[in-house]
Amino acid sequence: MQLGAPSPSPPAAQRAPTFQAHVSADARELLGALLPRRPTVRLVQQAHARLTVLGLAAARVLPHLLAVLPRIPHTNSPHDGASYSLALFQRSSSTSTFASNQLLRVLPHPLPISLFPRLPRRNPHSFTFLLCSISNHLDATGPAGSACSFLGSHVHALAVKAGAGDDLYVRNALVHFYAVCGDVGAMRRVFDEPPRVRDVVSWNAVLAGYVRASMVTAAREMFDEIPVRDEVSWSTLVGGYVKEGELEVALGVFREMVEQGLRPNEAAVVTALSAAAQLGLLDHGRFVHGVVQSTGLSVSVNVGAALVDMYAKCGCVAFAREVFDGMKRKDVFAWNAMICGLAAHGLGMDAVGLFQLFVTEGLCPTNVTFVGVLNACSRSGLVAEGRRYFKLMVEKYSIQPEMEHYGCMVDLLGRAGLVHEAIELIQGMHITPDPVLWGTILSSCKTHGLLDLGVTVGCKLIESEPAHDGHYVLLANIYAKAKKWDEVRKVRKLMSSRGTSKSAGWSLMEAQGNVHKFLVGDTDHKDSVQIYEILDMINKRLAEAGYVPDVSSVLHDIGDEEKVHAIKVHSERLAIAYGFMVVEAGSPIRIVKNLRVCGDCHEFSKMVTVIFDREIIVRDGSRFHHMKHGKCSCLDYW
DNA sequence: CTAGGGTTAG
Repeated sequence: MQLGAPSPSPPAAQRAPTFQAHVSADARELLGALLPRRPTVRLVQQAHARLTVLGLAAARVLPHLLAVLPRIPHTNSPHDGASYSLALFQRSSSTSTFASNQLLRVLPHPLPISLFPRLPRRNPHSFTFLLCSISNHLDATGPAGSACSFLGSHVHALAVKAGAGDDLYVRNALVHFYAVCGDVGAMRRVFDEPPRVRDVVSWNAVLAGYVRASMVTAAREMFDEIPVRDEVSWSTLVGGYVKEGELEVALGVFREMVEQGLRPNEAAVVTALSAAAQLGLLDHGRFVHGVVQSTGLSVSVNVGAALVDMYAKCGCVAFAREVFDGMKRKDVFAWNAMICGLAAHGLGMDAVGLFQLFVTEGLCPTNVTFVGVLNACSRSGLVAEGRRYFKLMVEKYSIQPEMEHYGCMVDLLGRAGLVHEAIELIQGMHITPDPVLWGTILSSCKTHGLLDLGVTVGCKLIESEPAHDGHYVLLANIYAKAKKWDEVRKVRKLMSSRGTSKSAGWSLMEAQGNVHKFLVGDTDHKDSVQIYEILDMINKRLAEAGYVPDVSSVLHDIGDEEKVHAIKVHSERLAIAYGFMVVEAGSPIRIVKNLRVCGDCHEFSKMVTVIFDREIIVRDGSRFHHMKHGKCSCLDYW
């Protein structure tokens, strides 16, 4: 279509409905050609003026103008799409159902609700848009928008009264609405009510409702009943399993989807990548990446960010960087994933540098960005920078610090020996401090040998969380550092008398397409005998090189000999021994742990990297340890 | 001429 040249007017005799449809189509096409994908109000105004010059009737142009407006970024200013469309609508005094429906679609909550009663004409579309507006708001505000759930059921009643209750789209919007409310009963009633007007969207909406309600088993049952499933059905199920932490199952469903010849959509890929990232299993992540490449799915912003996150969390920070640098467009998710990834790998300077680049690109950081930056500072001992960024976050970006931000700062200050400043920070918090923060203080008391303070904090912590074994261990270590052996014994006794719970530690390894899980002293593995033989061999070689086990982190009331034994079969060492069996020399042994590395295992692993010239990469509960030539990327800070 | 379901970071 050539712009600027009005289409020739047909003779008057032909001005039947066909002509009106023709003009209408022209208005839409012209607008499409005149406007970019993300127009501004100003551009829409200019386009409007041109259409008027071309002689198109306002009543014909208006609906299409309104339809364009959702694409304008929402800014809350009087120049954003919603305000402009309302002004347009009021000025035109239009009564067309189409135009007012577009308005219901465009306007932000709660304007559609207040507009609705004044609409002279409604059709099923009107109810659909209104319900959609309510659901969106409810979804965005959570339980705080509970007034909306009342409104929604009111709209439900109105729709039924208006005879729109059997309309497929209205039904689906209602199913979605009740799903967002968390009212699975009402959701099912709408879904099951005769006449059963259903399509795959209805099924998917119910599926998503069960997922929201954390009823993934019910979701699975529904999934199995769907007559014809589409990509959304699959991706919703994958997402459901990820949400419930059933990550292996989620990846299994994704795999099944691919095996059935379906082309996974973006949502399926992103959630599957998230599952692989959370598991930390590189082979699984690579599989999903491979599916992206082989199906020709474009690496969009979302997929790119998810890939960056996956590679970083699976220990391949260099790959993550490669994907990141190759992304044409990067959103804040991508930047956050990269900054946090660098921080987790102990590359604090790179993370801070990347943050600076992020700011110079004119992007706005989020609370998560600052978690990454502060973490980076704390891991690299950048005290002045950490303080500066904490201040910047509050003062320039008006982001209220959350527990994680305080956690980073307390860690940063405590590690630098500024324990009293860290305590002042905790005492000045506007939210109730998590005991973890005091645990961090306790840990820095140990590092800096602060006996009195350590005892005060340690006793309080033990009092408030008597079942937490870490507190006893730290307190006993603090006494031990001051050579107060009587007190050490008392703490040990207290601990064993209470039988404190300790979550079982495990270590994972990927090999030949399988995942191998080890527990402490585990003999369940099919190659168990060989694993222990190798471990013996490793221990012998380490002992020859002068390695002496440090049992100070084992605090059970048992003899030293037993302690050495307990340490020798920590899950991590079993995994390393197995790594000797299955990982070819020259490739790193990759291990994923649920807990943090114990001090002695850390030393042990580092020595292994020297004596056997192997690389070991451990992802523990909070960071990565890249060990090579006897050095660790964590700089022994952990 | 309009509409409904799924999506990622600490």
